Amino acid sequence: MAQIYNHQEVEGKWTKYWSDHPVNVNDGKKPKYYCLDMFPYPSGNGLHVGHWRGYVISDVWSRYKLMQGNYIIHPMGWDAFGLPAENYAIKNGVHPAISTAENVKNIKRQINQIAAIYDWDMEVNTTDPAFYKWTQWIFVQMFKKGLAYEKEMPINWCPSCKTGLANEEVVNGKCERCGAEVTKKNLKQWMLKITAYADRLLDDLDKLDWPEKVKKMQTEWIGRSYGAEVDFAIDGRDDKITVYTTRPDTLYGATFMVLAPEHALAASLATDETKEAVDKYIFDSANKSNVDRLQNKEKTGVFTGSYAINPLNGAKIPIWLSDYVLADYGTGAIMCVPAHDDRDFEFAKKFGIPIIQVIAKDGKEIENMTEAYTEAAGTMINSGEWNGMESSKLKVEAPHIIEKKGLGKAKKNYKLRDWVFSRQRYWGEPIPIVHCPKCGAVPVPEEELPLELPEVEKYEPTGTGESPLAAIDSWVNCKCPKCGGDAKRETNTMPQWAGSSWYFLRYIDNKNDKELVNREKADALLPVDMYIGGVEHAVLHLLYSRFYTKFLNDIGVVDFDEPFTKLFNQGMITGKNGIKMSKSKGNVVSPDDLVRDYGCDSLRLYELFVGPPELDSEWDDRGIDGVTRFLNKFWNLVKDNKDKDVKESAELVKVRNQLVDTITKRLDDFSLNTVISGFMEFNNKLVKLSGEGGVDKKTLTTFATLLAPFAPHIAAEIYEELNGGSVFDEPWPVADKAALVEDTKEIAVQVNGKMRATINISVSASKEEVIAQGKAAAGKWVTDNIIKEIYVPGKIVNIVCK
RNA sequence: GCCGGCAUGUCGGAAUGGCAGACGAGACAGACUCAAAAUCUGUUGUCCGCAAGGGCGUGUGGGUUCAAGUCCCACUGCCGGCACCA
Repeated sequence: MAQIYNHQEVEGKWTKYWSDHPVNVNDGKKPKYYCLDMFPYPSGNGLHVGHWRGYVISDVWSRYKLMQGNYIIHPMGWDAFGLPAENYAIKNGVHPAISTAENVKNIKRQINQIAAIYDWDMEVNTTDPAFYKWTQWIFVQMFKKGLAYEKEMPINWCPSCKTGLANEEVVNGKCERCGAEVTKKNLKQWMLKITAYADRLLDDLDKLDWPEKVKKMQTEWIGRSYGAEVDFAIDGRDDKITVYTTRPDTLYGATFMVLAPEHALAASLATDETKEAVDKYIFDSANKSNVDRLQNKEKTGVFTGSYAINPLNGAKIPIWLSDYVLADYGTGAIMCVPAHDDRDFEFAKKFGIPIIQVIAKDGKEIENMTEAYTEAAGTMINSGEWNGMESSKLKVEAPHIIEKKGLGKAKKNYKLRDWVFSRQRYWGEPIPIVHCPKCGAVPVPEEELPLELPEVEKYEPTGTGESPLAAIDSWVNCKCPKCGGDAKRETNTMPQWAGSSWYFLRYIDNKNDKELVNREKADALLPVDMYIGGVEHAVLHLLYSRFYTKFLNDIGVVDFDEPFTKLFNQGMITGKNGIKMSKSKGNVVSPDDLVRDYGCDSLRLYELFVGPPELDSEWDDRGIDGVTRFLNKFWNLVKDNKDKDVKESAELVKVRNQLVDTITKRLDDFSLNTVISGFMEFNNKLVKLSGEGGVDKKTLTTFATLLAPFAPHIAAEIYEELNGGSVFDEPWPVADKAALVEDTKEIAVQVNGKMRATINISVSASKEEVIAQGKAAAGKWVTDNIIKEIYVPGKIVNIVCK
């Protein structure tokens, strides 16, 4: 009679056993395999089934690699600085360190329910002074290398979070965290010179086994372009304006110039007649919000009254101001070739500026141009000595020609901006800098790190651009480490990304108080072989960590310059109708009840079975019954057969090897949902064989071994019952290729491409034999007038006839 | 606007160019039961047909091929990224 597998009993037994007998041990001989999860923010809401899925995927992969003979580095930690804990403190007066510790405790309990092979000895927490000592240390090293610098400029400011933001944290003009509309604010900020690494960050993407989508997003974010800076003299003045262009080949076609309203020369170019209009335009632009500028793309502009001189042909072209030119990219000024640029075309049409074509598409000028011809393909015309040249070739050569003539220089540009690194909030790493009236910015001496976050009475952000830390006089006032004179501490804190940019290096040596990481350990155990997490960090965390790793490589801390060799982005688990799970939507599914009712193994399987791991999936509790039934059936199959002493038949050998082959292939392809369906399929097959004479012990053992990474408790229990010992000491099964060779195959017979019959045929049968049998099987569908006979060995026969 | 991805039963989904719908959920019917749950068995794309059998069918329209869910072209819808970067 069918028994019911008692998950609480079995899982309880193995949880206890594994806490005393860990399955993953470093014997110093096995090759290492570092499988990393993106560490969580310890939110007060706890984990939902979506978080669970990522951790299940990484644990399945870790256990698979373990059974293939590796020592697995599979750590977990806490990205615990950040706004929610601070906002909670503001509201309830609870110190963030206290609420954070509580949240960590709860989430750790939930994570332990997954039964992953995390090594908690490696645990890190970004808010632990022993950890952020090194976050600060890295900042000091960057400061020493000139990569951390202070600058006053208009930055992105979130009026709701009351803090400055990095470019990467502004999404469609809104704050990445809270969704409030981002404004500009002039502030003195600490910046990290990530642009110094732009080329390496871009070029090294080729080395990475990452999803193309993420590589592409980073490529576009860095946004490298090649072109030239060209100097234009201002008519009647001793001054010049430099523009940046990626199309110097079209220089003869420039009919006007546009400056960003914020350009340094903008106001001075106005004449007596234009002054009023120019000043108004500059004033209005300054008051336009980000979102206005994004949404309203109708071109506006004003003529300054001044003219620039085209350095190639001496043509006088009018200088305009328009906010479609960005002040902080290139030189903030552009030459405009309306014939060959969409935006310039629109502007010229609107303001009646002449359009001169300099590239002949298909050999001739376009008549009645209705849109710009933007491709660099065709022959140069109206371009003096360049006439007749191929535009695509000239585009590449022109920067060097211009440079040789002394009219400008070849130039690369990037969309990537330096990283705004200070935050005007409490709950972050203090920036370890002292401002001395005599010595300027002086780093806190390394032996004094960590510079601990002081206690504060009020956590509220001031909103003035100062951090709450500025209110603590006893902390702010200090002595200059260099000259000993009176000085003041930097009161800004670091962004949440600071700790997460390097945490993966610390796991393997998390108690070292002398170095960030011991170099020998780093050489032996790093970098990360497989990194698993959501795609939302594509241009944030994943870009910042690459930058940090390259810097740490440059200063000799580690010997590699890319942190994550392979990246896997799991899809999101959503609620009904693809709606993101959130507390406010009330559609959050907690794993806690499911673990209690169905067991850890069932939930693990269902998390994978719900859909392809890389795609988003809608959660539906009902489906979990299917995987639970499967585990029950397998459990009963074993109970029914273990004492029968069944001899392995040819059939069983075949099925067993097919099972190993199928599961391993699908696992290697990361097709985890079809691995589970494969288990079910083979289980059904074995249940049938069980009724026909039984299933041998070796086949059952192999099944349990393959199942172990997915459903570790039940697999361990069954393995122990069949053999004694631990399933995780078992090497990963390998299919016997010889056993997979079949002597007969089922072949589909088509007539004119339509399925008409199937035949069973010996694999050694000749083409003629197969076709003859196929014809016979297809019977009436085959006419006398046969045009073609196709046979794909082992697959299909197709008879084409009239 | 530009660049990607996706589109298959009632639902989640499966198919190196070679038997579409594996596996599972749900539903329906039956067995067991006083009854229910659980479990087990069967049916379950659609149309015609009593049946045997056959027609149609992977968002839409074309194409390549002996053969297309899969490749190519055009389009529609949904999702994601970028958004005046010259």
